Amino acid sequence: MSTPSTRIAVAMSGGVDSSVAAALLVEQGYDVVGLSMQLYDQRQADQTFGSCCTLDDLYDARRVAHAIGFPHYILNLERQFQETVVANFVNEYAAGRTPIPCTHCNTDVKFATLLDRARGFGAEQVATGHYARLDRGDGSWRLRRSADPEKDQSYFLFGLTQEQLARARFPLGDMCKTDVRSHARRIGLGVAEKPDSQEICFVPDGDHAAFVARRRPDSTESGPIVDEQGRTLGSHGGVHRFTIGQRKGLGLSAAIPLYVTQISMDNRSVTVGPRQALERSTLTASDVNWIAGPAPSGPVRACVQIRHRHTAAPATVRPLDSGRAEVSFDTPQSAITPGQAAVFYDGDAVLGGGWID
RNA sequence: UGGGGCGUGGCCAAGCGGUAAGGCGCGGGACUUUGGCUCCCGUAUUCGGAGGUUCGAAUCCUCCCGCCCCAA
Repeated sequence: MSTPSTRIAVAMSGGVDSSVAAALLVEQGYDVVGLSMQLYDQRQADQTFGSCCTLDDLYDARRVAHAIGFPHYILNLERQFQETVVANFVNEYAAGRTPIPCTHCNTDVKFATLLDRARGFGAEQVATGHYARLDRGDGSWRLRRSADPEKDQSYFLFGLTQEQLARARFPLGDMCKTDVRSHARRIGLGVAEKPDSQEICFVPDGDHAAFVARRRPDSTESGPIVDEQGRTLGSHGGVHRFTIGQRKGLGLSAAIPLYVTQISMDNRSVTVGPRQALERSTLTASDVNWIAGPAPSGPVRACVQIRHRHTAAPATVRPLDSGRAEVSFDTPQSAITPGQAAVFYDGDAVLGGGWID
């Protein structure tokens, strides 16, 4: 176990959360080292950068470190970020699925490469500004929801392994966002009022379709928009522009709102239908990570969350072969989307999760 | 050139004498460490055109233009 004076690395994005996380650890007596990730080639036009880890954000992180008084280093993780997060993002959309870059960033960059690099700075542990809690269960680490239900980010962390959890720290897990901001104000951090990050950090203007099209021109191949009866209602400019449950941007006018109910790569068709047509009771997930230990031998009851900001719904989770699982909800859920994560909870503890097929 | 019906914003569509509903779409905002959803706000000084009746017309009358259907 770590004790004060232990060296710990803090992943600093330049925002309030990670800044306060670092401040809290310093206050607790830890030997803090701030690490920021450079994820894009900063020499290119500034317009191409998004809302996280920009040059300004790196400077903000540096300022906080100086103000509080601990060393701060910038790590170039551009290649890893491109190869894992960005590549996955683009390929998923091109395949008609809807990715969650944040989860991959956590599991493939922050708690992978960054964690390894931290060792080079003499730190065995990495803390982040995530709103989630971690505690030592009986023989394993338990990932739990944050005390602030509004800010909980455990959904994005379901992919972490026991090894990663053992070296992770989430100093903000017991705090509310308002507490974090007021703490930042109290100690005079310049980032106290900085807006929360939102949208995909590496997509400049939120136009992810254009971002995907630029890297995968093949994704813009057209296809038909059909209704539930198979009638063609129009055509579209690429499956990467759609996700299940989408209403806006179909370019169709109808008596009732129409939603994307299915995306088929066979003929690149996008099926639309009324809202009720989005309801499904079952899903299967792949690459399931049973975070607390081995997969259960049989069906387990759990509350399953199928997207960020979705209220986890009661279900039965049945482990299948090859790291897959089947989820049967007690009541139908709307817009179960391939590529999103299905995360299983037992109360506020994460049991595991996988990627929706 | 016999009969009937219809023309309202990008689309669909209410209104049938009292001063332009609503839905879709679109734009903006809120929400949000993913996308989507959701919510809020906005979106026709004007009803195919020209006259006329009326205190007042998209609504009544006349003519014209354009569509559609049935019969030839």
